Parts: sequence; C-alpha cells; structure tokens
Amino acid sequence: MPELPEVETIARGLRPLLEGNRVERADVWRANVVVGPVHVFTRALEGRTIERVGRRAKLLRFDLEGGGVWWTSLRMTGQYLVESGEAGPLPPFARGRFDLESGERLYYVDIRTLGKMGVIGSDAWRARSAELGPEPLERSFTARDLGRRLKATRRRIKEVLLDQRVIAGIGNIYASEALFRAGIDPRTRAHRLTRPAIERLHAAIRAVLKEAIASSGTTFLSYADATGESGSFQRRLRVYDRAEEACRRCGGPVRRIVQGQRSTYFCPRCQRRR
DNA sequence: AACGCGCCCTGTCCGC
DNA sequence: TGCGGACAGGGCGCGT
Repeated sequence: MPELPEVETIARGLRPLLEGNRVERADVWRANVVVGPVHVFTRALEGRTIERVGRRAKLLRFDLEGGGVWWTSLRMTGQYLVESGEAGPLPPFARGRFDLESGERLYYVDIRTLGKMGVIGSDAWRARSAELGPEPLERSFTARDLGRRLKATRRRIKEVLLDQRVIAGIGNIYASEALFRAGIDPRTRAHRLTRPAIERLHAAIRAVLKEAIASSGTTFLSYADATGESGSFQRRLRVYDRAEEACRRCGGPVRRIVQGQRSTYFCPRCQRRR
C-alpha cells in the first residue's frame, strides 16, 4: 500500500477515530513489528491519549498527549484496521490490537511483517524527521530546492527519488509515474538533469502525488482490504505495472527494467535523457 | 561520504 | 497437481 498518498489517505481516515481517543490496552504478538522490546512499547502506550494524527514521509505519526510519538512504518503490507461494536474473529494476519477508550479496536495487520512501529520522545522524533528530505507537497519545496539536491549526486534519478533523505514520501509507483510525466529517462544521472527537466520533474512529482491523494491512493493486491480505503489511482497509472502494454501517450510498448533490485517502468520513446 | 547490494517475511503467480 | 523461482507499493545495515 503505502507511499505518500496512501499514508496520507490512511492518516485522514484514522484521524476522526483516534484523535482524543485513549489506548486502554495494547497487545502485539509479533515482536519483529516493534522496535525494541514489545512490553516496553505496549507499556509506553497504555493509558495514553492520542492527541493528533499525522504523516511525515511514509510514516504515520500519532502524537501522544503529554509528549511522545507513536510512529508506524507500514512498509509493504502493513495496514491499520478499525473494528467497532462486538469483537469479531481476529482479522487474518493481525499482528497487534489496540483497545480504545471509545470501545473500538484498532488492529495492526501485516502479512509480511516488514512494518515497524515504536514510541519515541518528541525530541527523538524531531531528530528522525530532520534526517528526511523535504515534503514534496509543502509550499517551501521548490524546483530550485530539488535541483540543488539532485546536483549533489551522480546516482540515477529513479533511485534518487526513492531515497527518503533526498525527498520524502516517494516510492516505487510514484517515482516511475513522475518521471513519465516529466519525460525523463529513469536511468539519467541526477546531476546531469537540465534546468527545464528539473522544473518538469518538480511539477510532475507534485501533480501526481496530489492527484493520487484525490483518488485516495493506489490499491493493488487481491488479499486484504483496509479501513475501507481502497483507492482508485491504479486506474490512472500511466506506466507502473504496464510492461509491454501500449504507452498512453505514444502507443509504443512500456518497458520494465530493474534498478537497485526494484522494477522501473518507463516509455523509451517519451522519456529521454534530457 | 556516497553508493550498491543483501536481507527481513509471506504470499501469489508463472513456467515447467 | 506440484514445485521452484521471481516478484511484490520499503528501508536498514553492511561492505567497498
């Protein structure tokens, strides 16, 4: 699920339920989804009220009253699921349960258990956040800012877009999509991008992320369905997961290549080195 | 310092 | 039908 638009969608969905709600009891039965000892984590949560729900990069952020942040990195298959009313059977792949003062239950569900969560102090959170690149949808993120960051590396642009220290929140889907919209070959070395290309990329990143949020994100996978938030942006994808299919712009075949052990999709005709 | 790779874990899909 | 291998929206931690 989760790149910036999906995490933003999840945060918006959870906000009305969680803000002002208190965690009565926390249980996690898969230790590897928690950073540090599980009992330390659950003890840090129990009795605490969630003041604010937010997002930074692809991290969910639940601010606790009196200080501290409950953060979650959903990685590939992490989800939060809300259950109201009577407790039903345990959802498949549930790894943790959080009983709320309101009587509802929040389940953490994660098939591959690559997700991580923890509770850290506000200072530690700020320090962690400071290591991440700028939020691409904030006003302060300019083409000039992007250009400065891209000049500093010789790596290939697609891989740079995935580096959360350079720019926050972009993952494998939206990296390919933004590069297609900007007409840039994903194999181009970042420092070689021209001024106009950087400006097109800046605009493309913002446009694709905004449109994806407006569609509640991209939902793949047959198994599991989230908090009711299945997005629809998958219908608007132009290259991602479309290997050998016709490019929506020129009709030529979309290509799949591997960069940094991840798939990259692009149209060789529409995306040139500069 | 910057970069590239292996690996964490579980499920699905495809070819033989 | 069964089985092995590739692959999946992420990112840490290691070696060079």
